[in-house]
Amino acid sequence: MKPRHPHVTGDCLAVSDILQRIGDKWSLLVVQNLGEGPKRFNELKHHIGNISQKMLTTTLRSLERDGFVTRTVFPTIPPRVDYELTDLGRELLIPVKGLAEWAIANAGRVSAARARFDGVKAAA
Amino acid sequence: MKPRHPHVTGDCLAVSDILQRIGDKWSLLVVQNLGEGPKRFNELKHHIGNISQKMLTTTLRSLERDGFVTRTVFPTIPPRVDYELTDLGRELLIPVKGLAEWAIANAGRVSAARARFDGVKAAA
DNA sequence: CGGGATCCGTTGGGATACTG
DNA sequence: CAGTATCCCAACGGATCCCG
Repeated sequence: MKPRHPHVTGDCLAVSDILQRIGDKWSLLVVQNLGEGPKRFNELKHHIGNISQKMLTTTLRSLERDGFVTRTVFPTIPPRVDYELTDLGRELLIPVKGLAEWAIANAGRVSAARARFDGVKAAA
Repeated sequence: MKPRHPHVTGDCLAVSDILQRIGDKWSLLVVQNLGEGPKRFNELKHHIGNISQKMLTTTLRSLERDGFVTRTVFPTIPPRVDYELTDLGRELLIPVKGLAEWAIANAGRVSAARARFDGVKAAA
């Protein structure tokens, strides 16, 4: 590997990768919910509200695979499964919160820009 | 990329929205490239390398709609179009960089977790 | 040169039904 | 309760052709 400038394209592939990973429809919501503490499957499902069971399962599996959450099964009847953030997951939450605050603070500017753009298009 | 509006409660709406917006396949790469300064269409296309013309156009339109980039047309022959980050776009780059640094620093831990997870699955 | 239009394979994600 | 399996539609994204 030859050394490259630190701020050039190669590195931002990892960023793009990570963003696409957590930028899907549900991952962030799940991680954010688990930020409050360990939760059970249906607890998450009910708290998020409109997520399908399939997507919750899929999302949790992906997060588990990438080392962001742990899955703990209690072999009881009825079964009980707890999901919890790993250290990696909690660390991820930090930069994500930075983006979160930006998003909350600037949501208005974005939707204003959107409305302006759509308005101009409609006027044509 | 595409406006989705799942009816969920809380501030994470905006965050999820923003993440899905810039978490698509190309937006971040484009914004990051434009972070170096204004660029022309084919200049961007060539720098990014493997993006199709359609996706570059689509991505730029979306970024323009959301107020992250400006599009300037010079009515010459042959035509020339410059794309440039707006203030909003440059501000977005700040929290994104936080995430970027995290991603670069922890890419190894993620892929290690991935390999471990897949290894366990394969061993079963 | 920049980009619209179209075709088409691939992926995301919801609904439903079934299982241990 | 916590999934798995299946079906199916809609959105994403690449390739190609065409136009000012």
